Amino acid sequence: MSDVAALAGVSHQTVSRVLNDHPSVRPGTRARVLDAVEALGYRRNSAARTLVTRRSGTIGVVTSGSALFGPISTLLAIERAARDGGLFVSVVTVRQWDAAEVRTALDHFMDQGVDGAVVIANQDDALDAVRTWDARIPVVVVGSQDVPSGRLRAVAVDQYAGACTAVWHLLDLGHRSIAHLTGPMDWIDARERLRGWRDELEWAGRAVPAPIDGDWTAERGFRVGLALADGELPTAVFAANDQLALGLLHAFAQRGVRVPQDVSVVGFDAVDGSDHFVPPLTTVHQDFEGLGQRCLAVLRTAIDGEAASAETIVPRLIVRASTAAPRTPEA
Amino acid sequence: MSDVAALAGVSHQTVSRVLNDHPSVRPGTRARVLDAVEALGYRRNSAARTLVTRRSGTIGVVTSGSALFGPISTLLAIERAARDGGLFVSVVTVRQWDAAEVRTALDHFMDQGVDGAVVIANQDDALDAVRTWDARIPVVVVGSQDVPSGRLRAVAVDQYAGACTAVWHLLDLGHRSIAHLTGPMDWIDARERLRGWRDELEWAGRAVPAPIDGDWTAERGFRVGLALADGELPTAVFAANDQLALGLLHAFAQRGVRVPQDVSVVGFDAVDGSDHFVPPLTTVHQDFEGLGQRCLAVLRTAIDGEAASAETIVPRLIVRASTAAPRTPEA
DNA sequence: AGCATGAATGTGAGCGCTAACATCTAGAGC
DNA sequence: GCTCTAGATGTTAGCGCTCACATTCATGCT
Repeated sequence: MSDVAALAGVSHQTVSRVLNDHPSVRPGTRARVLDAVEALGYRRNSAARTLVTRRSGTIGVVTSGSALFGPISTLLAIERAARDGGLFVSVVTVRQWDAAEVRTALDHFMDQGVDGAVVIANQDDALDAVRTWDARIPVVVVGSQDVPSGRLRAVAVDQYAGACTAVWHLLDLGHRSIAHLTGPMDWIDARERLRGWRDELEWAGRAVPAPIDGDWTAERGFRVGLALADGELPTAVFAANDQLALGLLHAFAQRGVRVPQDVSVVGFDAVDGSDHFVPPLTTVHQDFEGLGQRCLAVLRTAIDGEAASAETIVPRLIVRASTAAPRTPEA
Repeated sequence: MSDVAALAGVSHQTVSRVLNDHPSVRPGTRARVLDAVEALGYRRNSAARTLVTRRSGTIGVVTSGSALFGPISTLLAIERAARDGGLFVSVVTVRQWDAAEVRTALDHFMDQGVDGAVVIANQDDALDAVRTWDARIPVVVVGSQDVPSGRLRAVAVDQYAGACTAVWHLLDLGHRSIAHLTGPMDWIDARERLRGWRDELEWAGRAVPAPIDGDWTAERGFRVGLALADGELPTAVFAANDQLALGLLHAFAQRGVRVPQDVSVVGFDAVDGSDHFVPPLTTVHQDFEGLGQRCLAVLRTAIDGEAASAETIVPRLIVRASTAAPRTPEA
């Protein structure tokens, strides 16, 4: 930096001012400094900046190490939103959401001087871990609908609304017996989707069957599909994600159960390729791009100490060939 | 740090030594310092460390912003490998692989003082962009099989070998007319898979039909599948990835073409759920975990100035129900 | 002319840490 | 008892930057 200052014939402080867009620098001086920067190929050392400003222009993101659709899409969207806002992203993945691992990750981010952190925490354990960390930097939790407290903020897609839309679609087609294949119950998303399914059925005055426990895997969907086909088949199944739905479709195909003629299937996520499942899957699309942007907006306001808006993102139903009216509409 | 030193009754330098595992510190002193650290909840400021050591314990990863299976899996694997090795990861995604964007990303990493960088560059543009950046830090390119040059290293999965295995499997079953639905030709992976298919057919003394241009999408696979079903159907199709294969399966199902009885289909990637496509897809599995580890090992040796081993990872064929011997084995 | 005013620039200190060197201490060897 | 040595510790400087303050300079006012 002093080299630049010398070449431009100014003090190091003026160079600093130019680089930080300080107002009171004469245009001529600014130009001279910029030329010197260019000529010398000078690049500011961000470690030194961070040391003195206590700001790194970086945010930390903690997410699960699994390649699940939701977390991954969220991560990518956050990175994009951050970069659009001139921030950079550090990532730590955790194997399990135990408090120690999360705390280690967040502590690391603090050491690094990140301006804020995001935790993509769709699971209870993750949330607990974050809550028990006494946050000295702003932290946004993606996936929960908590109210802001301390330095914690929450941003989420409204899974409940998504599930309601999906179930309503089936009710609207005339279905009455709508089964639900859930995600793992320690996932908030899974519970919200379950709740949406249940409430929607209750509002419609329908009996609510016992939900079928699932994880997020196609394998589980397949097993359940076989069992359903061999036993009492509902007229529609709402699966908690597309993988489960894919497994159902496979099982039904194998047993000669036709979709949607014999049974309708709805998924959740609108993963790539779900439009070419056999048959193309009716599913619920979440706007991850919007989620990422919202996330960053909230983080920004938290960093600047302002109040945060706790808006949620509402997902959208995509109707495709896997759903239709039941063949013999029940009275 | 001076607080810790005061509490432990030593100098700040001794504290530094303890924290850096310097050998010549008496066990008693070390314990006292550690206690003080614990009592005060002291955490070392990494910006200050980076400033003086010129090492941040961080690596940068540049990847595409798309949620494609390969790049994502690679990213996650690298993060895991890095963390296991005590390194942290900064991520920048690029929208397009233009030289300017890549250079910006790498420059940023340099400013940040990363110890090295990884570019997940399966596309020509990406490679060009990296090559034209005069690397002053070690950079590992994932996806190319370049020889090391300067500070550049390369690590890759052997796409060619994977394709050969897949095609060999079909030849072995008795197939003769094996079509290939390619990926985008500006992807190295796509070209390598194409090359493997072609060479394998040639070695077997079979005629090599014109490859069918594709991208990575199920939609494209679907279109091609319809065209094939309506025209001249080969006895087997090798699709450059699972999404394309999924589209093919959909098209064939729609046209009443049975898989594998009428046509065999092979994919590439072994994405989650490919075991529950209808029918379950024969595909090629890449060991991303291993790729990530190799990647970090190479980066490490590059950082320490040692020579790098340019080993590649060999993918593995997974045979499932989508392939079988052709019904009327051609002479 | 003389002085307040504010914009443009320079000066010094210090962020928290580590590297290099200086110093001290205890035991070995004669 | 004395030096020698090596291990354990302390001292000083400086990484590259920004902040707070000091200084300079042109401008407009009485």
